[in-house]
Amino acid sequence: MEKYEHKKIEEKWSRKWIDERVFTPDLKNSQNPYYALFMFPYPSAEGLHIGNFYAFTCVDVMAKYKKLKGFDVFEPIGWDAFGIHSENYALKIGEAPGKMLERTVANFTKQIQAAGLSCDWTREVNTMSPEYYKWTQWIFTQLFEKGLAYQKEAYLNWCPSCKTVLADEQIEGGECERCKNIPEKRKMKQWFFKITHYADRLLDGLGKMDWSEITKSAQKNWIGKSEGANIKFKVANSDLEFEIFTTRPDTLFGCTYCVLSPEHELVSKIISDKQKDAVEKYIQEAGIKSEIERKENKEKTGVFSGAYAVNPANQEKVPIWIADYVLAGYGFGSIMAVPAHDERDFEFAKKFNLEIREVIAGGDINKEAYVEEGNLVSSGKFSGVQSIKAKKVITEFVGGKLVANYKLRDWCISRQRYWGPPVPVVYCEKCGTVAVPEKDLPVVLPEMEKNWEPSGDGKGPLAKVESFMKTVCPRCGGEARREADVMDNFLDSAWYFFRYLSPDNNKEIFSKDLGGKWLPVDLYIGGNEHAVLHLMYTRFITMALHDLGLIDFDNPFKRFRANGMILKNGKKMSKSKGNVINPEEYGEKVGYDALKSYILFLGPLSEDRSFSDEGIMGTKRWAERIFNLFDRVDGEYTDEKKVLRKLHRTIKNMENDMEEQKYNTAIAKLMEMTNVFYETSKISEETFKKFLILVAIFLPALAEELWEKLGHTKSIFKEKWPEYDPALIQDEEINLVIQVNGKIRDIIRVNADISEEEAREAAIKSEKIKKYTAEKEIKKIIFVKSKLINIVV
RNA sequence: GCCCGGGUGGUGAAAUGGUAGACACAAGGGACUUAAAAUCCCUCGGCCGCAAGGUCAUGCGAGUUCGAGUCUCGCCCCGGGCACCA
Repeated sequence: MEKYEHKKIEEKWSRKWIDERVFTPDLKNSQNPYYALFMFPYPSAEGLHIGNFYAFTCVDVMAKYKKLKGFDVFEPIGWDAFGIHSENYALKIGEAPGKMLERTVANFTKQIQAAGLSCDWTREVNTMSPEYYKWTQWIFTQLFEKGLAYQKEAYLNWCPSCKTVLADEQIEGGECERCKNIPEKRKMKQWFFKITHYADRLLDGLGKMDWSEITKSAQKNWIGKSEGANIKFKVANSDLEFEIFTTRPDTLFGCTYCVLSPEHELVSKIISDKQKDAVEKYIQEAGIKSEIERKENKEKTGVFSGAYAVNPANQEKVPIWIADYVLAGYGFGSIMAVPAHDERDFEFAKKFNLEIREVIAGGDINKEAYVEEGNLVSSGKFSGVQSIKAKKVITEFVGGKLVANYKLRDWCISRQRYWGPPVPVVYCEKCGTVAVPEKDLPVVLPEMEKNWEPSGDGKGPLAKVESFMKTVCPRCGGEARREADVMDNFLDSAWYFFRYLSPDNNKEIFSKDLGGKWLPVDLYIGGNEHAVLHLMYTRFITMALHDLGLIDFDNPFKRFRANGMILKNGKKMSKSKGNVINPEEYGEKVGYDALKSYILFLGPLSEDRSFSDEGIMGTKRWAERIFNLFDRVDGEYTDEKKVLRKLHRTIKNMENDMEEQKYNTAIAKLMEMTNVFYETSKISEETFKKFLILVAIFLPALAEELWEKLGHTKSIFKEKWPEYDPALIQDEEINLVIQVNGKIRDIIRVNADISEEEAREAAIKSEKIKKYTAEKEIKKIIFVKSKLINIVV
């Protein structure tokens, strides 16, 4: 008997598939396109991570299944090579990022090619190549022309370690997403993308999307829509006014004070001379407090401004306070405070001894705020009205406006770093800020051997390259300066799947005819840590491209699934614990076929899974068992009926499981089939061939090898998925469950097509059943065809 | 606090409202072997029982149903998202 040499087999076939372009579709002439996409990796120096490897595999098995099912499958590969992650590592090892990435991309290529995925290696993209980032910059210029890219001054997250501003989405749990340091708030003028313009579409779209619930829920929470009203308050004894947002306009009569955030522009204009010192001191202290301090110490602080506002509902004068529990960035940075019906206002009012006035009946407002809705009291002519109705009529009464507010902020895209696409604008004294026209793109990132590290002075390293900075205005031809910042790495990755279709097209961002055929992407799988980063940015960019008239859809991925995490023996992997799973190591030890099958077999796609070195031997043994079956294959043999039945059932069940991406049970069914083969001494060649096609999804190299040993010269992936014969699936005899009052009392073998009459007769005849029915009245009999019969007594 | 997931043997897990625990790991036993590894075969939720069988069992408590892991309601616990967001 020949030995199963996984390494030899896998090396042979992974090479052959690439060389013979088995998985390179003809994009133009495809009849039946299926676009299978995994999140392209950032080629880290550490090499391929098992988490990436797992997500790739989840996409890859579907790609292989669809290919066998007759689809033209496109499973592209590329490199997310620009960005802080690569740059930080280059800094650490003191090497220029471009040089370093040449090496790491080569290493990733080697690793992924060894894994036997069905990638098309002829259409690689790399975000750091000028041919690619020309179009990243082009997107910027298009958004700029549409008013969706703009500059503004704002308080931003400044990472003191990465020495750049970051988007809100890149702050995770108060830490920099990359380096885990705590960012500071800095007031800076930066470039933004107006993602808030799409807030409603991003939210409403979720309802129709076939994406993992967990991802949709994260996006929904992040967008954070709340419905309420904008209401204007006048400042007493002046012609100043300010606007507030509230979700509870029905409680307007209970407003006993107002609060402005320390950053509010009105603060300096309204403070009284008497309060001036106190207010200025407070603002200074609030400014020093870090985000973390604010979070940890939620004790309310504030100071009276000395000014009063006029409640537009009853014309009462209420004091205006300055307090940092009101955030500058949400709504107008100013609120009406209703301590009787808001927990935060209640706490503040208690501390500073402000009036608490009940305007919704219910609860004991001496103890705590009553935040439910209800019937209005002490609200003038609106007393007695229900909250829900009062919201509308009170808003109208004071000339306010019913509106929705969002937590989502605009996406800050400039980075004071080196390793990214330069923001393609020039500043001209005469013409102002001008986007670089398409014919002048890309704005090439100059090679910097030295001084490319971030300086921390708020300007990108490119500011030091005079030959880059000095340019001419594309509009008037006069002297002009370039922008020194580069763009966020998440912009590079927000559109890469468009580029895969035509990576060499230098006339268009992507070839429209191919886009019409292949987009949107059919299946996308990746980690949910990107729910409000990559995945939301991508939706936004897709919507923007839609509005530019480039595409006719605005959801980039028809189906998205968030894959679970891989744990080692139930624990999170980390380098410090030394329990990192290296795919290459297991490829060597048990083979990639066994490794891939194992991580899929561990459980449902979306759930976390615990990897163990003992467990993986299960799929290794399975592969070996299949390999060893080869000696039982006989061209002359006719299979037993039970083997044929199992085969056809397996085909059918596999189809169901694969469509629903239940990879774990699909593999289990192939294992069952394997076990049935071991109950027979011979297998017909016909049956074994069909079996190999099923197996090829999960154990591709093994299947190819045995396919070749059967005498085939073409790849098994050129074959068609076998069809099952419904007639062969039917059992002749079945187990009929007999219940009495819903409890199983007997199981008998009967003809599969037994009628209700016959079943009833057989059930009553059963000795075991007689025990339970004797001397009892049969009230009812329930019969479920070819399953059970239940006697109710 | 609000919004998503989830809770089933020693372990990872299966189960269109119809035989709970498929498949696999671990464990135990057997065959082969001088021996071991590998391989092949068998057993494997708890309790009572020699067995046949009985009985309990899918986080807890109710309910709907002839029948509930699955549906409904209320609670508990775990994971994730948001959170001084007005």
